[in-house]
Amino acid sequence: MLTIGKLAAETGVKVPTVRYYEQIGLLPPPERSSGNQRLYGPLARQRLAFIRHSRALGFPLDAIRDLLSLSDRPDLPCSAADAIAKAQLAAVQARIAQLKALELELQRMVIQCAHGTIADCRVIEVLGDHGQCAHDHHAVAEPME
Amino acid sequence: MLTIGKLAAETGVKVPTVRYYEQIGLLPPPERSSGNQRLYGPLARQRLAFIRHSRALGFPLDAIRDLLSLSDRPDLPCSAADAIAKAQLAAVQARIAQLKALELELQRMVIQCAHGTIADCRVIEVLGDHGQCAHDHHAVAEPME
DNA sequence: CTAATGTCTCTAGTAGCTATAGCTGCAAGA
DNA sequence: TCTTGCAGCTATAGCTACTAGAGACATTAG
Repeated sequence: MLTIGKLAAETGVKVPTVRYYEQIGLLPPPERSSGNQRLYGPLARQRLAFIRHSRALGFPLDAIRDLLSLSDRPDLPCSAADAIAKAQLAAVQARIAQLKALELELQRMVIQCAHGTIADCRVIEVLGDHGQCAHDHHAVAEPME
Repeated sequence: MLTIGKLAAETGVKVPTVRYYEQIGLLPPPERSSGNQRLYGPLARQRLAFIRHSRALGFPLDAIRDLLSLSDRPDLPCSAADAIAKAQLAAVQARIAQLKALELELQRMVIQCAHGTIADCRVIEVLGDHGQCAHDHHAVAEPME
């Protein structure tokens, strides 16, 4: 049996994150030691590794919840799991396309900057006037890192 | 003078978002009508358009705050603005690279899926075992849409 | 035995909004 | 003039996926 710290170290998930996953019901409440500390067995380790890897691939927690309940029923057809993965792939591809448009526009801005004063800086100018853009990259929003 | 609704319609920013920008100090508090409603002039419209476009290019609000205060001082050299834009470009490029790795891995998973049962589904299997992956795409996290 | 580290619960904070509740302002039609 | 209905107001809470902190207890190394 592993304490939460050992489990976290083995799976590469941080300790508070493990507790968070338990809180939102992604991980079942584990056994407790006599001193009320969480104790995890190999099944929990496996489940947490699954979550960790899915998160690394960008799946949102809701999708992971679905994938986990699917993996608990090995006899079902895997079309549902396939659909979730395909949706995630499509989301990733859409995001890449969008970011490439942003990249182009940012490159244009940066390249045109003449390194003079703000008054004639292309960066500031272009930001203030969307008409100078090549594409309708509008519809973005989403944090960077 | 524009009411907040007109301003929002003209710039493509939602009404609550305009109020939010004011609240966090990105937009100055505007004049008010006799009935306490916000009234915006052309300068505010321009400033909001600047914010909108910067957001569309993925700049975080903190960076936009810096860019705005730079644009208020046209005599300064534009190297600071240039640096912010370059940092944003680098962030976008890093994110694209990361997402491309995810895309590859997801494609491998989806292609290998034999459309049988969950028990022998490659999607579920690969998610449970990171050793089957080609790359260390670990270090991701970030919502998709 | 003591000190250091690990773990416990609970709360609040992050980014960038969005949604809701319950109120008032204002313009147009009957 | 009345009323209907949309637009606007404030304030608070919610969203994702965590992360950070406080203050108390458990466990372990020396």
